[in-house]
Amino acid sequence: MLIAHVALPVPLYQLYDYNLTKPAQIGMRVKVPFGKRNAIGIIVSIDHQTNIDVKSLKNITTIIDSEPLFTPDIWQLLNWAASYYHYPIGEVLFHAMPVLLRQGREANKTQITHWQLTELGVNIELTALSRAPKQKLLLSSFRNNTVDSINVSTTIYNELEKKQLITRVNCQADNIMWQTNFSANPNLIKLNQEQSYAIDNVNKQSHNFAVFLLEGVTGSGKTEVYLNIISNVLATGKQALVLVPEISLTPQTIKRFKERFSAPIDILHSRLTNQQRLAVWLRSKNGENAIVVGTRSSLFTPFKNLGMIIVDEEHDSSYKQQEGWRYNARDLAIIRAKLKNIPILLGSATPSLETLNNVKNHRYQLLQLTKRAGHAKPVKQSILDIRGLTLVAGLSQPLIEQIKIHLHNNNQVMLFLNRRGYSPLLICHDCGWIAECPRCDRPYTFHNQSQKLSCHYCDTPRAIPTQCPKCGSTHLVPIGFGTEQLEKQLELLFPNTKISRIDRDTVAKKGALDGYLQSIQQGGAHILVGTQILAKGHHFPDITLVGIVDVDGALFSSDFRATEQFAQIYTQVSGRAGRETKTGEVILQTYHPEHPLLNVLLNKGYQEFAKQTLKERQQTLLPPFSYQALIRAADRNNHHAQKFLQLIHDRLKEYGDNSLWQLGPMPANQPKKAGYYRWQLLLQHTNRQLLQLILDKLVIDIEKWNETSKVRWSIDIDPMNN
DNA sequence: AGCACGCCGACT
DNA sequence: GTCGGCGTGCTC
Repeated sequence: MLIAHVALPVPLYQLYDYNLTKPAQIGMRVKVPFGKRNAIGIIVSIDHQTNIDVKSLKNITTIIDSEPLFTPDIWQLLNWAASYYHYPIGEVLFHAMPVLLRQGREANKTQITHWQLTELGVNIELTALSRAPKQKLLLSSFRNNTVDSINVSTTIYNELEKKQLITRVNCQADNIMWQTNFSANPNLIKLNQEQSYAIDNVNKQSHNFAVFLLEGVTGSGKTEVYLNIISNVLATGKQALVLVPEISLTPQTIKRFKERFSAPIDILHSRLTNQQRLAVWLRSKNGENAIVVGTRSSLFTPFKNLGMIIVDEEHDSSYKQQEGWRYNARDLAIIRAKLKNIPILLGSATPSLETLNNVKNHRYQLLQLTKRAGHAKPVKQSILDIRGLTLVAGLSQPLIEQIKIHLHNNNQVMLFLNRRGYSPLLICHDCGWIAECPRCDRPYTFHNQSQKLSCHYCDTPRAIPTQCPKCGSTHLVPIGFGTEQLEKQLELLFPNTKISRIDRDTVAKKGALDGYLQSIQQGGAHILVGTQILAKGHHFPDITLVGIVDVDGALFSSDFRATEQFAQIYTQVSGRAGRETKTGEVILQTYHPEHPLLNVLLNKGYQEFAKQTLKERQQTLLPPFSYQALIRAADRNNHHAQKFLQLIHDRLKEYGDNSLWQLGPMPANQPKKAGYYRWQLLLQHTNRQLLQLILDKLVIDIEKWNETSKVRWSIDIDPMNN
């Protein structure tokens, strides 16, 4: 009797065994009885063995697929990832599927409607639709190839069809493969020497695994290099996958790709319906599209003949999934390229320190673009020493004056307040002394409700000092304000100026970002307040002043990655301010104008900053010179989670590996969320393989404990933002 | 994760 | 008297 070992979408590490009565293969989906319900699972292995009493085995109800669902490279990738991330295989496999396939839909072609402009639709004046704004929007996006980036209901499509402006086209042209009449539009701009060198180098290795870092400053023509490399891949009949950060899937990006190639391009953006997602998944698996562009989860798209992966803005933290299965799409993309034996290109103006370290160790090949196209003027950058100055929601008077001047000239101002990974500090207003925990050398977090200082690392509380131990001043101030408070204050200071706040809270609303961007692009005096979302990928030609409000929050954050992120954001905004005809200005407010890293960044640039920061990381044995895993636990009554992590801590000690560092258990970054008390235990090891082995063993132990069922727990491998 | 079982508080 | 709150336990 054959026995199938089936992975189910449940947070359990084990597989479930079923009698296999009909022929099936590994990787096929099946319907099985599971407890009182029916579930869909995937066959992970087939043999004659089972650890269960054979009498209690149930039969598989239905075999859904006629062939394995995933391509071999994805199958290997997911199995590897489940083991690397110590996440249940069933959850991993189901995460990588389109929703409809998770629900058991057959992996057959679904007929999706495809629309095309009619002759009337091409020629009619847009003003004819001035009374129907949605229809007008849809028609105009058909004309400039941006239909993918807008979100209108099907009724709007139907209205346009009634007016005979668009028509349904039959998508049965599948047999005519795109390869037969592939062409790429020629370069509009002549490539410079660096671009040609980069393209030639990647092309030379187009048939084997190789990792390239394309390091290019803003405006140096990275996209042009991507397009040329993709063109070469498509010319050999292979497909290309392009990963982009969440924020950069803008109409302009999409347009640029679509206009370049006479080949089908699929964009996986958040507005797609489940039907559309499945359609793209199938098209790509059947080799019917040439390029897939998408965010993090697009990495799991299967391809018939993948020839190349590009990860744009590889340093971007949105590649790291921050809930559930916490994978890093950039890292997994490299594994996928390796499994598929194809090249992968990482692009960034400000590469992550991990990637730069891999370049240094000759694991990745560096390709640089140093020349900026056009004639952008260099920005004026200045450090504003705010020691002793009065601040209004973090703004000093000199900065407010500068804002006034720029607004007066009808220019736009961007104020940048990066709250990510930033916990409030208690700082001496007169000398800049920071209250730090003597045991951890980390800043204390200021707790407003309890009026206490607390060390985020070792959880020791401390009373608030009344005097600065360094200069004796009694003027100790908690530094802690967000974009929201800043926005309110600006409304008071500039009652007649338009102010837009752009952060995760405001952007979460549907289409809000598009609205802001449009309003900003219309020009005129305008203040933008926001978090790092502001810095990414947008072109704001009228912004002439960038104010960085809380440099110190980044320089002294308890998150060791905060300075790196700050440097990346700073480099990006200063590369964008002004441009073209207007000179840009960047002002950095700080209590520490002599801070060495800050000065290195401003005077010598990101590369030198990165070099020095890497050196520091090496000395302190922080990643990438060590490897981390964060174990999280949460409960409802604030007893079990800490106890559970303490149990893990003690067990790990028994393992007796002296190179394993443990920090915690300590309260999580947000100690209470949605009624759950959250705790964490940070593990660090200088040897990745050994850490993996320790975790393998630990997971087996944890699963046996009864304490385990009393908490919600998870492992975060290579954690970020803690 | 689901889903059931089971034991204690306020309601038709 | 029940409805339903969520703690606990199990799923091949």
